[in-house]
Amino acid sequence: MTIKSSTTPSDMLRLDNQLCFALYSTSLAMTKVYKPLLAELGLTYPQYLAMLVLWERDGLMVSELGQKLYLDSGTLTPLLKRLEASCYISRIRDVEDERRVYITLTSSGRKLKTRAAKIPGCILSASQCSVPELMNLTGQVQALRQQLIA
Amino acid sequence: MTIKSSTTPSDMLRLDNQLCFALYSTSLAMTKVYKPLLAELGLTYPQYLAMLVLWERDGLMVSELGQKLYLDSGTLTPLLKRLEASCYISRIRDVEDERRVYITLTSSGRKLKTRAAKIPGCILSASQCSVPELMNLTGQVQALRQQLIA
DNA sequence: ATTAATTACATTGCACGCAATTAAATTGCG
DNA sequence: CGCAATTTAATTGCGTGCAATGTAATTAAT
Repeated sequence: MTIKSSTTPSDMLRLDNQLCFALYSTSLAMTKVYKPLLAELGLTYPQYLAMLVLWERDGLMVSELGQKLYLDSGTLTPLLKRLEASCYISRIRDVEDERRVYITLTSSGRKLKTRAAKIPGCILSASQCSVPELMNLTGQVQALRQQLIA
Repeated sequence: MTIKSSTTPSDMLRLDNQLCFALYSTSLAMTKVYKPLLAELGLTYPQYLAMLVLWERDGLMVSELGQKLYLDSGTLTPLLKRLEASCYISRIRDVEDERRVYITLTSSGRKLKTRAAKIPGCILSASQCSVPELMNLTGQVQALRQQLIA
């Protein structure tokens, strides 16, 4: 039983009380659960996120991908070069506007979606949560993200 | 209005539906909010987490710090060397057991806690959430972490 | 007591994230 | 039209994360 709910400055600095650390450590823990599943597909976790976007909608510019993932070109350019080296995507510079690079799935990249289909179920199972619980938590965390970005 | 709540394989792979991405992107967004605040203290975000632990309890071994932060020596050794170079901590090898390295705050490192005291309030403000809301969310995310680690 | 196993930290190599800078192309404005 | 401002990627440099390996010290087993 908590006797007092007021929060002292010292309590505020306690690691266990910090939402930031909960998010940080849980995100890293999540990545570790994904790692062996993604290793079968030859993907890292951020590469998988990029593939998720492309499986939804192909032919995006690097900047559009960055907007969806909240990542910049400094992160994406080398990541996408690795995905290209893995033959999952093509990076094609626009002839109309040479600044733009369009990212397109290769047939190998498209096929990968089928093999990835089982992953969400594995994660769901590892989380030991119900789908409504996870959807609810996802919504709360997304709302927080939007507040932090604003 | 959602007409159908059943989840198709394709929906499962949608980025916006994924808790993992919500956690990932929100954790990164959180780090960006911290960055300018921590820059004033000469700390990176993971360094700040290490300092949070040490402000609670000084004189920990590297491995104990790692258990609290869920990080390994490959991450912590260089991070702690940088904190040592910043004169916030000392790394002292145990004479009893030469494998052990104890991490101790310097007086400069202890003093930093005072300056860090205002940070949680800034983050709270940026989150635009009530304390009970944040505590509730923290608890849910921590519970998820424990499931994923298990 | 010698060997084997374990523990604790350090090192190496790779892949992010991201700030800062650069470079090239396009747009807008006078 | 000419030129500055803007847009879009790429590059560089630094600090994580983490797997894999190395190394030294300690403990356990026989």
